[in-house]
Amino acid sequence: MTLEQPGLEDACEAIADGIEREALVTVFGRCTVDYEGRASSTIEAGDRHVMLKPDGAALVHTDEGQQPVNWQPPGCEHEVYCDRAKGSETDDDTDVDSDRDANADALVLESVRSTPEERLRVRFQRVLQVSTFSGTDENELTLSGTEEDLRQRILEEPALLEAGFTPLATERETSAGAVDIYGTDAANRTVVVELKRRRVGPDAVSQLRRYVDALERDLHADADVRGILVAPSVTGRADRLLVDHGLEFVSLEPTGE
Amino acid sequence: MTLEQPGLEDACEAIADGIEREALVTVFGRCTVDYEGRASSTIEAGDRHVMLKPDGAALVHTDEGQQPVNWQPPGCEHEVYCDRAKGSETDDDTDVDSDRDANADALVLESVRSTPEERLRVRFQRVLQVSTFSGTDENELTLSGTEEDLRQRILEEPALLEAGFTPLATERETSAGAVDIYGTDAANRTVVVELKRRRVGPDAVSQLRRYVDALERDLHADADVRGILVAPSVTGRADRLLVDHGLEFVSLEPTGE
DNA sequence: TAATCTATTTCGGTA
DNA sequence: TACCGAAGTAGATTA
Repeated sequence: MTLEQPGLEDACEAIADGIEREALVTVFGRCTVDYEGRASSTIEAGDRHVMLKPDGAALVHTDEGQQPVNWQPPGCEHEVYCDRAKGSETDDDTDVDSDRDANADALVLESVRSTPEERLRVRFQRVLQVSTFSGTDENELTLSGTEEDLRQRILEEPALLEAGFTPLATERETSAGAVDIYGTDAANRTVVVELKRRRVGPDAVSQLRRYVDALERDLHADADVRGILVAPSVTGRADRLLVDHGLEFVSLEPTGE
Repeated sequence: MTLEQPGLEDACEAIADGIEREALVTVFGRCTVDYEGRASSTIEAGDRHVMLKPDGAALVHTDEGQQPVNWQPPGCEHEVYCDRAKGSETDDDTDVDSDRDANADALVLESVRSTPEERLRVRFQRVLQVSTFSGTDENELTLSGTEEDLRQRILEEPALLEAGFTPLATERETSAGAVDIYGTDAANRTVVVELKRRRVGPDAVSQLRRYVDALERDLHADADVRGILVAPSVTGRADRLLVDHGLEFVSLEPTGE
């Protein structure tokens, strides 16, 4: 269902109907956007594409960028209404510019949620298109090349890490959090493995260091714990950090070949 | 410009025209999606909303979630064409199901880029709507409540950190990276401040630790360096890490009151 | 609900 | 271009 160049009142009705029917609703037109919540933001008038999803998500897209300029996560309540600007609060119609929208100065979309309390408000002064879409989408995405794939690769062929490595557990809990792979080497020393699907920086090294520290403390044994970072590659600074902290690196990609 | 329930050939033409005109193009219909690049993914047929932006970004949205199920970043080249399924490669038209799209079994959108090499392909078996939007959007977002606001707050009133604190530099370079705020305390000891706009976990503590370590080494003085984490709050594990590493915490929000 | 960590993170800044 | 860190990160998982 699509309206082109609708009056604000008609647009309002179509949007309200779409929200009611749990459709995916899109609105394109000239609008301002205000956000208040975890932070706060405003943007002055421009032509933008707004999408309201039945799960409560809201997206405001400009013609640039992969990310929306404003948004609201799933779980919001969407609301739509027509509004009069200040100074035209009376009912008598002195506005001669418009015929069917004599009383509406703006179409407002609001998406609100709590925890955290936040609100997105889109105020349209002109609507060029309203559409509502009802469809079915049963299928889910299958994705490969993830960190999970890298883990499977090592579990199936532990020698990829090093000869004699024996995985004992995944997601093993320590006082610093869960370790990706926990095992022993050929000399029966404890090994902590941290996996990253792509080239890593200093943060991943620090993360591995936290796990090694925690495990050495948890085991309260004086036997040292080896920490091995597994990733396709490391940055220069990360490499230096690895050396400083006595950690090791094995180059491996999530998918073979 | 909007087409409802167009034939695949007409849809193709409208989309090609929209891309050519540097418009924002949306397509809603039943499609499969394949991605190959940094990772790889497929999703079987479903009704989805596809947006092609003139800057090269592509977004595939289902009716759920804030994030697109598939996407491509800005900088891609968009391409659109009609395709025949395997087994109907001949030119003679034996397909009686469709009238105007006798030769087209699918409408394909491809968005490709290099560095890294990756490709998104959306194959529509049915198109319910095609729209192209041309608008203007001159204005930019103004955002407050960021880490930068927190920094300004402290620079304007250093006593918020602690009495006697004197900021000397922001973004001061160390061998481990740039420190948010660098200064001295009332006793003239070096102070490293790491800022976070929201509640922090262990990663922020490790980050601060890297800077303190680096600075102690860079200054090659035996005088110790104080590290202060500034954020609204810390998690329990982060708090323990702070203590373990001899670091301090000051509770402060990006915006006052 | 809170905490933790991954992500095809994206995005901006800088060397 | 690579590196580094912020983000209203979102999303998934687990306690």
